[in-house]
Amino acid sequence: MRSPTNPRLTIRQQEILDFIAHTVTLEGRPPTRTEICGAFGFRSPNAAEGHLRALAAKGVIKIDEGLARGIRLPEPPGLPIIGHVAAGSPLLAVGHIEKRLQIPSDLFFPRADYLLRVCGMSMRDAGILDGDLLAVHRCAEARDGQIVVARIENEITVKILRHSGHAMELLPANPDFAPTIIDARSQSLTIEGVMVGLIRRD
Amino acid sequence: MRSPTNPRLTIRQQEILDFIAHTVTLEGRPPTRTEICGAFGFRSPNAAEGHLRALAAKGVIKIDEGLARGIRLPEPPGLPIIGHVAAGSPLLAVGHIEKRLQIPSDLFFPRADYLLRVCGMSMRDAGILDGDLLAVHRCAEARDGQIVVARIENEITVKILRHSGHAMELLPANPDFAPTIIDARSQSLTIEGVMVGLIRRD
DNA sequence: GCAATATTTGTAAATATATACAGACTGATG
DNA sequence: CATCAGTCTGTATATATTTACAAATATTGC
Repeated sequence: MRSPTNPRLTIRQQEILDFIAHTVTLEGRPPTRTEICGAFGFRSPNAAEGHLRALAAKGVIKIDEGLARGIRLPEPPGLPIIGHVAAGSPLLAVGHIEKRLQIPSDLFFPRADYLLRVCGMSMRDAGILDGDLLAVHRCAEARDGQIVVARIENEITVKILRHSGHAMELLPANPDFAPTIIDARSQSLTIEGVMVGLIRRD
Repeated sequence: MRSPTNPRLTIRQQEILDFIAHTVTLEGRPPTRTEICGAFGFRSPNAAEGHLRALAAKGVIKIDEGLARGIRLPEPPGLPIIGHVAAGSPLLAVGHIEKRLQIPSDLFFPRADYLLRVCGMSMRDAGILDGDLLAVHRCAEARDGQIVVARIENEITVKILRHSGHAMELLPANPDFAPTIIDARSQSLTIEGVMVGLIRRD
């Protein structure tokens, strides 16, 4: 069905785990041992029981003993919120993760990889205000006019991208701020990702 | 707990429905009759059974007979997106629900009850652009300076609220638009809710 | 090769769960 | 007033579900 996400799981165990997740999203409840047997053609509920024990021992599910359908899947991971980024450190360093928000994967397209907390008003006229959470899709390439997360000389900034010859411009969306013009031959510019959405919480 | 979203449900039935949805999102499985009894203090599983029958008869849940925890919520939990609102009809009429977004309940505070798709640029300087989804908490009261969803003479509008004497002002956040001044004695103004957040999808 | 783990069968309980039957009380409705 | 829907108690039972015990056949690691 799918190659093991978790290298500690066997093929069969991964299949069982996939079936549980599938059942939860499709039916709104975890399967019983008997239902697992039905799905895989087992003749004994202990076939399922054994796999559940193994999955629980490896920490990928939790079993509430004595309860019908007492299988829990671990918390869906959710998107990390990246707060203040120290100069020179990688964007996704663990120290920068404030917390995680459980957002459905299909909320943004392309898929958001993280949420960046915006500082300052340089993108005000694009409707991006101080404190907003910018949904960012990681990628190294971007088209003209896209709002990008860029790293210039180890500083992280959110701007509108524009190419012009062998130079690149990073334009703010606020007349109070000046554009940044980068000569790729003398300064390092890295595109960390493109904006795919925004979340504001009052 | 909450005023009935569905006018066909009694207070008690809404509470039961809320508890079921709460259990599904929190535990990953629907509750049993006994668990419902425990949550509400009932002494007989038939108290729960009766309510489940009523909810099923009204179409808001589905019961898979003979299965443990065989309760289904046809409406996936999530916030309804309200699109174009026809003049004179209630905001949350089913016809206005474009789709639902599965958003964690603790994303906004106070809790968002629905997402309103914003039309036009009258709130541009507040970072609210055309097409944005405004997270709205239903309530009839609002303080000065809050961004509110208001109904004036059967038109829905998003503006900044300001009281002044027995008049009320609805201020746009864009100099190209004119404020609306309401005399409560001659015109009907209803606060439908206050903004608690915003979601933008590119 | 040997031990440990993985995979599956088969049988049998203990208990969790759904659900039937009977009834009491309340408030709304025609 | 009679009736009906809503709300809840109490008892009982059929079935769904978990889970223990016993064991056979692979596969894997050392």
